[in-house]
Amino acid sequence: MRWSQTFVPTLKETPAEAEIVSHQLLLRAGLVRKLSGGLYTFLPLGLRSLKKVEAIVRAEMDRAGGIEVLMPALQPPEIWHQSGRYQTMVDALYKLKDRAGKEWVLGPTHEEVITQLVANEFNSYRQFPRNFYQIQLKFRDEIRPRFGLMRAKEFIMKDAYSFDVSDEAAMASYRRMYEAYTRIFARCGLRTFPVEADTGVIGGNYSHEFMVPAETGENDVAYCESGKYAANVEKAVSRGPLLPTPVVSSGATPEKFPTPGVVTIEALSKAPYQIPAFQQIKTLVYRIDSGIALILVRGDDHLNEPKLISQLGSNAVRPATSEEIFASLAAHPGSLGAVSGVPAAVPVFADLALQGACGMVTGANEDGNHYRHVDIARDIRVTKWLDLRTVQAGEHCVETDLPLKIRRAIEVGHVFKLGTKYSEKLNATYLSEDGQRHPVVMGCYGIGITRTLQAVIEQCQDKDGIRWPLSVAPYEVCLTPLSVAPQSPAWQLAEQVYRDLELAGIQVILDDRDERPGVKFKDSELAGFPVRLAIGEKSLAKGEVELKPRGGTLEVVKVEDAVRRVVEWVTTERAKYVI
RNA sequence: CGGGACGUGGCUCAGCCUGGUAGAGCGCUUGGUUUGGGACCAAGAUGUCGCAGGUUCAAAUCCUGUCGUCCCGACCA
Repeated sequence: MRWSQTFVPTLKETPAEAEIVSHQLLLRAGLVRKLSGGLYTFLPLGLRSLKKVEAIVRAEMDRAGGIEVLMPALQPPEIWHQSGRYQTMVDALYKLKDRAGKEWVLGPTHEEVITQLVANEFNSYRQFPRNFYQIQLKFRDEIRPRFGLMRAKEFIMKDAYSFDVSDEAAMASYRRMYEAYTRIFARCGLRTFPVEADTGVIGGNYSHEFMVPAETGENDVAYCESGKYAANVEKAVSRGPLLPTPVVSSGATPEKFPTPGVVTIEALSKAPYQIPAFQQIKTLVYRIDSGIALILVRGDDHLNEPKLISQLGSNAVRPATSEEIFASLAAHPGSLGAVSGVPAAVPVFADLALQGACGMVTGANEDGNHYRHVDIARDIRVTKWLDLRTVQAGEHCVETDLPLKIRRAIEVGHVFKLGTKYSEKLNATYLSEDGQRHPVVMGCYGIGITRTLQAVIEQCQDKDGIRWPLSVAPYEVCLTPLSVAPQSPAWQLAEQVYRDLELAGIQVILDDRDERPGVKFKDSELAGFPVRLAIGEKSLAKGEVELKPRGGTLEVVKVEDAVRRVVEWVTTERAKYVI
């Protein structure tokens, strides 16, 4: 491709709208342009990289036994009602009406569609296992689209769904996808690590996320340096808080004391009260399926909402409003507690770290008052003990006892073992050998294609621009003649080299613009082509050209060796991404 | 949805506080000089200052509303 024949609108300055480096580079290197918040047009270079990521994903999915299909983006809401997710995913669903007034939804994901297909087309155990996948646009009504392609209203996703006749077979499918994912990201030149994950509204009981370590990520991951444990903090566990919960009772009974104006754990921990946070019980009020519930965690802990949701098996979980709280406890946030004044119908869920806690301080369910000398076993009616706390950095790993670290990461892939949640609801069943009907056991596997593309940029860049891994670079080689005058030796050689490289199957972009060398060099570095071959009059006079790998050292090459050397360089580099 | 910031030429931004005929750099056009790291000189074009109301003799500037963009938060009771 000739630079002048495509469209590469590079930007010298950083657009004000982009905060993180990968978003800035997407715009500066002329890969995408924004239509509106969370909606982007892919320009030629961006599209080429996108297609390369897709091709890698497709190749590995096919290799892992996937069958490619393409499902509708527009879907009837009925199947969403059937699966029950019309309720649980309402916030993320884009809905629209046709001229007859009938409602439709834009698919945020395709479990319902594929499960219905399997329900209709498959009947016998002989027809499994199957793994269907597609690369499709997804639509999600994001609360706040941000960071360019990272969290967008519309994005491209590879989603795959496995169907098996047994749990063991489903597990094998899951492992096959897990391995495929490892290969996919490696081939994209991305360093990722898998972590145990919460399953969220997708459902299921076993799940890993593939994470790209990055400060700009939207996930926190707890991990052990041994490599033996890593989990999303939404799911992570540890040996418990570093400061042990006091468990020796003084024998004293709960005593009310005035705390006017004190509504935070922090205020109680300061003068004149001086009650350390770990000796306090934090009382939270949630609205769950069955009504109001009290949640107790230690004062220095944070409730982990995903843990709460997954353990209650509750769909609609949210913090209670101030009014709801007052209606059921007759006190306002800041003075809440579970010692007294809790209606019998209100369940109390307490975090395991509070088991046996003694001498604790908690709200009295009376504004401006707290209790001290609270022994939880004696003084609080706990309905159920659950793991509800969020792991904190430094706590000990359950596998190795080493201190856990926490870092930010970008989620680029997610594999789930779904079980029979969808197959039961949408009637995807099969007849087994003994003539019995069983629900199909499912798994689902997603990769954010557009997000992966941006994650590559986030991970592969320097002060000059993008440093594409060869496997996903828009072009492998940037051919840079420093003169484009038709009769100049540099230009004539460039034309020749260009033809030869294309014939050799190298993806090359010829910078045929009549620009000064500085402009061409800067643009080629910004756009991040893996290697540049510069042809200038000065070195040409010595019979030489210059090979400059992006981020590497310059190599002087004899004119007659130029094509061979570039082919060799690219071939060597390509081999690094073959797995 | 709550909080904050910002909307001025294609891009980055100044001007707003203290109202008085809209600016700079980059980019663009033309001509010339340059030609190995985002050139230089000269001449030019490009704005209903996001939009709608209001205050005022006069609004980019003050007020109200609205739309858009970005950031933070949305468990810390």
